[in-house]
Amino acid sequence: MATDSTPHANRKVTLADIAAGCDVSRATVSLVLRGSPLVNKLTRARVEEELRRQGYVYNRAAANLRRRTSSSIALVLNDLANPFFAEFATGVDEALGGGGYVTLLGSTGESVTREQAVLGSLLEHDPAGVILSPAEGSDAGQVLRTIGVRTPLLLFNRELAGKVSPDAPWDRLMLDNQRGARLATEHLIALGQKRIAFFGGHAASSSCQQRHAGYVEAMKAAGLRIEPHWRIECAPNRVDAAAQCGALFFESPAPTAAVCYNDAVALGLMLGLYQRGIQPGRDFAVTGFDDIAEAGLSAPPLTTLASTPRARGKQAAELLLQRLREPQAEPQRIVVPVQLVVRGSSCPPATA
Amino acid sequence: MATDSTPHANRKVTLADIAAGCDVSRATVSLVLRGSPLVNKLTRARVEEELRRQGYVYNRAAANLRRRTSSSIALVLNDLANPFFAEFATGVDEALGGGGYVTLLGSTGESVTREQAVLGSLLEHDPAGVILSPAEGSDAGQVLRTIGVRTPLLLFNRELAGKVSPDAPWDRLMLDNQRGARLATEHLIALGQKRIAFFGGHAASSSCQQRHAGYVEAMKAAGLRIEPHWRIECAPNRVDAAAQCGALFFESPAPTAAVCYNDAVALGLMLGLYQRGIQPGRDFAVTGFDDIAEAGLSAPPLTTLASTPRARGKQAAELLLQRLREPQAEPQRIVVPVQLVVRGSSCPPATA
DNA sequence: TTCGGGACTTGGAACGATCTAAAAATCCAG
DNA sequence: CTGGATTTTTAGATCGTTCCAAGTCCCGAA
Repeated sequence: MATDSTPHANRKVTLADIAAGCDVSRATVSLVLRGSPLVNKLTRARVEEELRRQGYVYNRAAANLRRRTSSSIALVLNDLANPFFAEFATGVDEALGGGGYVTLLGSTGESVTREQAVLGSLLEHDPAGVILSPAEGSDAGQVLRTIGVRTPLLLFNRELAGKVSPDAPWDRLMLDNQRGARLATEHLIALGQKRIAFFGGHAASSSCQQRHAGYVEAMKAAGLRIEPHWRIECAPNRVDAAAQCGALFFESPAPTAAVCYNDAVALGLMLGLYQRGIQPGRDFAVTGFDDIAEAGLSAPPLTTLASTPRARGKQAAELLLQRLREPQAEPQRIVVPVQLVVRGSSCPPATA
Repeated sequence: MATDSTPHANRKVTLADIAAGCDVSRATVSLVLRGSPLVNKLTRARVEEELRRQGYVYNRAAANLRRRTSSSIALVLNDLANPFFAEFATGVDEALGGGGYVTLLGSTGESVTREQAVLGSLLEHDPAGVILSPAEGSDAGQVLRTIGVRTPLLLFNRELAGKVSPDAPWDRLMLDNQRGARLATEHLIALGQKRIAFFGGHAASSSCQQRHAGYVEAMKAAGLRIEPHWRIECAPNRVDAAAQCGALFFESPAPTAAVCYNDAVALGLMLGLYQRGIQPGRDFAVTGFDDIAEAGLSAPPLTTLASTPRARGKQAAELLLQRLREPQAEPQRIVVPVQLVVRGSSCPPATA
């Protein structure tokens, strides 16, 4: 007893060790592990005791290999450091964990090259599916080629560039960007704003295009002019937004309000405005997009569009799990509505 | 040619398929894949062509099984939605990716129960190591029992509760909480503050204890009194902090400044102060801890302690990879200094 | 005493890679 | 040519699990 009760310190405990330890076959131990009703109560008890005694831990990789299954999902995000995506990831992980899956994380830092590398590396671990929020400029053909057709893909937040024939063979979960930006713009117009800029984001990104389209839609519907220099591009982060702030005022007529690409940009813009002695929420109206946690805590608090990223994460995970259950179902494209949250950063024009 | 150029649509391409496809053995294909110099140039070319043609993707799980290695690291965080940890995770993932590892993500939402479940589930995937920022109240014995002694553990940010004999057999990467809080307190004292509270966090958490100790240290060194009701506990998030704000003013003498457990708490407290008509940075001084991105953007911008979470993530990953290289080295305990960042939220007492 | 059949158990072949030791092919000097 | 050295390739076992088909045991019916 003393001999085998001290398993060799440098090897993991396996089924065979347990089997040897209580004198049954590996097959029986396997049945016990999986709670099969086939095995006798006494045997089960004996095996379970031995499992505990030796401190066995299941090797899911081996099981997955044999069963040709997978118990992981790859989650690839363009910017994990952005609180919006951090919340999203939390939601995904919670839901996946509930479904018995494990999250393989990859963040691409908005680089298409890294995205390819990360996808490639994660795919070698044979995930059951992929949730991807693509980097800006990420190409449909390329992504499809590295993911292959066998692994289901759920696209979040952005479309991929480039057409795929005949129809994108993946599911999509998108925010209603256009409607959201339209709501924000209409809200500013209702406050009496007339000279409204669209600030931030890159024109190449699909979500930016959609948000810009919503802005244009609202402006046109209200019969308002749009000056070309009211469209300022910048990277979707605070730093670049603050740096680009000045560009709004190079030419006249200068805008008195801005619909921003997202909250990060809006917060950066407000910072830039302060540095110019312009007080957002009084001298200049600003709206954001996403309603990240700090949106309610900035000064002034930010008027923005709420998209409840954690719930989106949960939803994304559930959509993918559903797809795994029914691989043959029609690809879905879900557009979730966003909600306007009015706070202090939107105001009537100062000179009105 | 036409027959085998269309691999069966429903099975993954394996080494054997490639071997069959170009009439060599599996062993040879394996050598090619791993860039062995043993294989003839022509054969290599032939195999590589076939790999491309069939769209082979490497199955790292199978390889890991055979080689008894692992190419993943588990990253378990108590609160991924907190931007501090999101940044940290980004740093970890970047560094791990560089080392050829993949990140298995798990977030515990500050629940010890979930932490156990998550750790258990991730360990079944046989990670080479674990990076853990434990949930509040997480117990050393329990964690050690589920992780086992074979898998190296790197502890970040918090110590585990309960003693382990003779010495904790894991590496630790900690912030210099005590010194940080002391610096913040000394800064307030230098501004002329005398009635300084310590606000937020749970007394059970090690980081909170350390920060509180730093505060006490500075107060004592300056010969200042500490009233018991100047120690307010709350959950380390904005919402609870805002709700607990009132507790500071139930008894006199009321404090005129507060050293907060972290930035989230400080931002919440500032929100609560506003709601009471008290303007932080003018009527009441506030400091935070972490220097999360929005600390510089709040109104007033937050005086806090910078810990550069992304760099910490990188460092954590590198420490763990180092440990994998030298499993027998002495356990390390690294305490990284934090830097005081003075911004607008700290001010002299209003009545001075 | 034999037989059918439930209730359990089990040996051995998978899964997709790697490793080892040895075979096969090639080369080259004598 | 031949024999040994060198280069290249390979069969088969192996990693830790699951699956399959077949085995054992025991009990009551024929």
